[in-house]
Amino acid sequence: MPKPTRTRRRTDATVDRRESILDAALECFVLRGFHGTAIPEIAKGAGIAAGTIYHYFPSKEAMVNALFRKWKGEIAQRVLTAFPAGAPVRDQFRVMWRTMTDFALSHPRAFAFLELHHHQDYLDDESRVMENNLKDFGALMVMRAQQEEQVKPGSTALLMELVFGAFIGMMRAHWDGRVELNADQQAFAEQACWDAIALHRP
Amino acid sequence: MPKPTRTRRRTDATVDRRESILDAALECFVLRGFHGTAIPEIAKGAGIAAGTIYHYFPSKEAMVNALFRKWKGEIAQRVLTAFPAGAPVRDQFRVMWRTMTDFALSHPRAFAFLELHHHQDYLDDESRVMENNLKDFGALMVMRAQQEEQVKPGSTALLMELVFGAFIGMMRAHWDGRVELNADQQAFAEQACWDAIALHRP
Amino acid sequence: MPKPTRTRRRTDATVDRRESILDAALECFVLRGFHGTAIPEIAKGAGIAAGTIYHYFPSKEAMVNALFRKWKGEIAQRVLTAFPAGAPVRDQFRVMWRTMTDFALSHPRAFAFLELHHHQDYLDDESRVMENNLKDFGALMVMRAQQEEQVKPGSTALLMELVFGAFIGMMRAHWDGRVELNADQQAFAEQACWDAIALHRP
Amino acid sequence: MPKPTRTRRRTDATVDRRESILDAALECFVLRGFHGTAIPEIAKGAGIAAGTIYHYFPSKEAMVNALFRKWKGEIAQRVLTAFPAGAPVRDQFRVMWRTMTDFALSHPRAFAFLELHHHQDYLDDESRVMENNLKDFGALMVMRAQQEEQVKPGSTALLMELVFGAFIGMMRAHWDGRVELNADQQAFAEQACWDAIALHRP
DNA sequence: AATGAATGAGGCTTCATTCAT
DNA sequence: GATGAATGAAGCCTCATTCAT
Repeated sequence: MPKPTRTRRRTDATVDRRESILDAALECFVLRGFHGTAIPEIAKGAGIAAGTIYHYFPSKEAMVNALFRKWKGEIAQRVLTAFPAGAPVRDQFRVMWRTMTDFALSHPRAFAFLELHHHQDYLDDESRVMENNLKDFGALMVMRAQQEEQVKPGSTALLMELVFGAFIGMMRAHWDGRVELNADQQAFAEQACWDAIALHRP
Repeated sequence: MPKPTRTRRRTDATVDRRESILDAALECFVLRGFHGTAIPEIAKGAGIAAGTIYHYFPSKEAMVNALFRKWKGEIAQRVLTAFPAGAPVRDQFRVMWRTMTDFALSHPRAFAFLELHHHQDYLDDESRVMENNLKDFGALMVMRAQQEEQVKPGSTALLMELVFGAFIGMMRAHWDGRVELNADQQAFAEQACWDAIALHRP
Repeated sequence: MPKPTRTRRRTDATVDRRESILDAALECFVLRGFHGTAIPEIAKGAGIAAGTIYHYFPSKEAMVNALFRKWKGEIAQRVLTAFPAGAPVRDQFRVMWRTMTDFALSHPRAFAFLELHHHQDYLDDESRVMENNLKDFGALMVMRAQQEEQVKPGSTALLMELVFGAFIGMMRAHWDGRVELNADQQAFAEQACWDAIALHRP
Repeated sequence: MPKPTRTRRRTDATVDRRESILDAALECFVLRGFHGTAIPEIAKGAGIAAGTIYHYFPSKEAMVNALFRKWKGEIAQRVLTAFPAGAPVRDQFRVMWRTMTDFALSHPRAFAFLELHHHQDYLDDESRVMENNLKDFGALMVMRAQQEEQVKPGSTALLMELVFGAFIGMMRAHWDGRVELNADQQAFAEQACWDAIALHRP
């Protein structure tokens, strides 16, 4: 039984088309960046006329922001949903790492778009807010781990950024074909990053 | 014996102007990216006419490649020069980390341009080769450290990319104002990254 | 015997909708001109979908011509209906002036559209013919007045155009807020225009 | 001996080209209006590439405003220069009328552009100010004539607008081929308009 | 060598019109 | 009839590049 989709103006066909535009845009933006991508390229990728894009987005900037928010929201939601609230910190870290890895491997272009490109130029305020949601969550986890004395005392933000950076570096190397990422490698990397922040006591 | 500089003599004035163009370009590219920057903007930044740029670079693409190589070469040379060949691995790591930090802090725009932007689109083959010089060097160091059993056994490339990624993440957070980077913080981050790859024995 | 209205019957609803389209178009054309007005704007003003307009008019040009003819016909009909055929010329002039003033004041947008805009671009032949109906009638009146030696001998057309132009100038100044138009002012202007053409004898 | 033209950046060639653009634009705007004219049409008329226009005007709107001010200023200057300050009012009126007629006949397109089109849409504030300069001057003349009891008492603005409107009506009829304008006709029309506002005493 | 006006292709966006629903 | 999504030509404007001075 199909659920009575949405308000009205967004029929299934409308949503599908909108998504296909976002997909095509993602493909282009990852390859050539926002400024390097022409609207007709995206339209061709989505199999529609250039003008049609403007039925779904008022401008190229609005489109890139919608794309950014779509995927930034998606990844944040996955991490938050998967997070094992009551589990030991070490497990929380592992789950979070795995969730992000799973996402990045199953949506490589989305991840590349989100994390490998500089967006300062065209993101609006709402998007900028989302930018930091995930990091804020990660910082919270690190901070609690510090309180439990399982993670080094010191700048929470710095530790979190190191781990996040390492994760992105790993993924970038993967896309570029410089490192494989089988299950062992993933676990190995995860452990290394934990070691980076873990409090090592005698 | 230094070879007699290229096909044609380059006067000091010529070199200076060329550099001022590259500086202006750097400024623009960091802010708006390659595709988002117009040649006249760069010319204005350099205090010259737009047409003059074409006396120094045959095209916008050639210019961005020259810029990329200039700074990628600069950072590589610094790291190589500073590298303490005979010192213990732990010291080598520290020196390398510090050298890169010093560079990134004293040339923030150059570092941002090199590491925070996606260049796939316009880099030529020669630039692409340079892209990996530093990482190759880092990988070599890690490999030797593995042989000395001071760094975890496993994928050398992966370990190196994690450290590099963490470094970039730290720097990005610094530019964005999310973390401070005083001497203590720098040392703290360096130690954390060493812990990530170090072989912890009982 | 009136012919049985065109090829197809027009229901009241059809006529109403057609009128509401013309009203909305009038509003837009006065503000931004024909070329400056988009069909969807008119549709929105009429509270219908853009495509619907094409059930009533085959094209934007056809619509603007219909609009022009509607109002040009309306004003002509009023003047002709009100015209006191047997009255003295001075009275005829006064009635005609008043009729036009009444129309212009009660349908300001229609008058502005008709007389304050340049239509050369898009009017078809049929509309162009109507353009001059009123002036021809005015010219006829002036000519008879000349025959009665109450109006200066000389170019009938020129006298008529002067009066018409003065009338339009007065109205334009009124729309623009530069002159008030109470009953006294209207009478004052009418007298001035009569003086312009009247034959003043010693 | 050529005078040392202008500041610098406006060389003779530059000025000429700018003028040729304005001339071409005038031609187009008179025929099809501002919104009905495409930049490439103007460029073709001026014999240059479309992009070149943007070296002389930052936008189409800026261009139409420059055009408006150029001609509005020209006509105002002519009228003011020709005005016989100490002469009898009747002569002042005649001179002003003739000056405007001469201008309108020798620059028909400029006059048509200025007075036969609706500009509300795209004129900026500075242009709007110029719009009324000439009328203000005319109103002043009328007011003094009223003080001398040679022109009817009553709304100065209204009288002036009637005359101005009559003048425009005459010119429009001339362009449209409905009235000739030889010297006799011009004098005839001028006298008629004077009669419109003159105070007729027994 | 330096300039900056000129070019014209190409970018983003609008819009009259069509057509499947 | 009514709708409004879709189209694609065309509009305004930008910009890498050239070239006469």
